[in-house]
Amino acid sequence: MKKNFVAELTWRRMLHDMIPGTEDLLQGEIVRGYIGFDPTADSLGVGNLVQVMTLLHFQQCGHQPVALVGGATGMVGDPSGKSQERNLLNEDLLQHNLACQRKQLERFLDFDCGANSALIVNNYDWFKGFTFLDFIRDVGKHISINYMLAKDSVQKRLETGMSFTEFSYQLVQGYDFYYLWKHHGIKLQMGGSDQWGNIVTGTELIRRKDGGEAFALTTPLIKKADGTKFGKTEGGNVWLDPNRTSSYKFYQFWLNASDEDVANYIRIFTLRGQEEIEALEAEHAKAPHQRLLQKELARDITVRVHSEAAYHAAVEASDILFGKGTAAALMNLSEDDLLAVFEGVPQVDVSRSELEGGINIVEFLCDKTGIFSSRGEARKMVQGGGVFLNKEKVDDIARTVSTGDLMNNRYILAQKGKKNYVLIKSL
RNA sequence: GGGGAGAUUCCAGAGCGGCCAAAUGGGGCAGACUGUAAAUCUGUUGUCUUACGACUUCGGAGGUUCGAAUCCUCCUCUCCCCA
Repeated sequence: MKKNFVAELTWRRMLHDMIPGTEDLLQGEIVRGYIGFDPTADSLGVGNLVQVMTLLHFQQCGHQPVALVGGATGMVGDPSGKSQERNLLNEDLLQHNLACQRKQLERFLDFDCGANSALIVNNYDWFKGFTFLDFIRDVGKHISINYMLAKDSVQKRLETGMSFTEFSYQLVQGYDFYYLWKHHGIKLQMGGSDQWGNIVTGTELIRRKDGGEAFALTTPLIKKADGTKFGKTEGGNVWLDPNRTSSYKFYQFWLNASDEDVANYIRIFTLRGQEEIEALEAEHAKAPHQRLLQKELARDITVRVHSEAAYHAAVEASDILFGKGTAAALMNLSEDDLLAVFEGVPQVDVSRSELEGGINIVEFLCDKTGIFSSRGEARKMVQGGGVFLNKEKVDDIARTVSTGDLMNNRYILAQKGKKNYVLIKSL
């Protein structure tokens, strides 16, 4: 046996709870363990990354990770942590999402390393032929309503209401565990702490139905120090897919982690060792404004999830956008560099002829480029000093934008606040 | 099937005939301060207008009224309790 998985998770602050005996099991043999992924989107988000990392550590500790993609459970909808009934996905979309997620998982886990090669399973495979009647006879019979009702995920929804479909979810997921235990020798299910209830329904089913024993281990839900949800930005979810979240934004997401959060993140999302991380923290503490931890974290993850090249491009763009380099530095960029730097920045086209005539700044920001959704908002923002053009503050709402503002005779960099950029291209 | 409560601007939640584009809190956005952090403070948060102001909003459709988010009728939806 290589590293002690439980110990590894513990120092990484990734262990929330586990069924007694889990550690002994893991120390005694190569264990097959699984984590389920919900196919609600065609890409995993950074929130899912915690579970991906858990599987990765699991594998590195010599165990065999299994990723379950929820083709069946995705059709039902997990009520855990949700205050409202979920929308059902149609089947085509589900299939598409599953295929995309599978591809992403393949990037992280090793599917060809002998005894503990990773596996991917889809619960639709064993649910598609399972009739409702068989299900309630073979599965429902073993779990009491009282037991199901006691779950937090159900309790929280009793006031606002939930459908029978969602209520059944825990049984469906519980059966997954049973099936995998029975047919694939899987003894452990892992997941976020919000999954605890669903997971133990599984171990319970295994016990009651076959008198078997299975184990569970959960990771804490990541919360930011300010209490807000992890993995979201103003623009919505942060995805792993570069087409959904550009490398620049992805890099920025991690770079912007607060001091309080970054210590957790670097433990959870990188593979670096304990000593190395502690050394980095000591460095960071000496000069917090250098944000060494954030930079290391952002680099590590961006390189792993995207690529080395994407990382360099993101850093370069960040330096230009946030560095001391002002208007002058921007003007000196060649067209190629400019485009490379702004690859991850939203771009908008504006016709050259309109620029030649000169456009009022408010009209430009709102009607022409859509940076603001209303003129009033654009006007207020300009008056409030929150708008920059080519890194120079604009505070006159009577200002006109014209070809004279173009860099390289083609581009204008508009900026709303400190962090929101839009590159405008004249055509 | 019976009884009750309710649907308000991004959310929560006031308002119960004119003073309501609608209190308050949260969230969002921006400014100051900073380290592209946190905390704090300030501004802003329906649309159009430089502004005065105008216009469209309070589940939906009608109606009463000089005037309705507020009153009446019908409808839709949600929750709770009983069978």
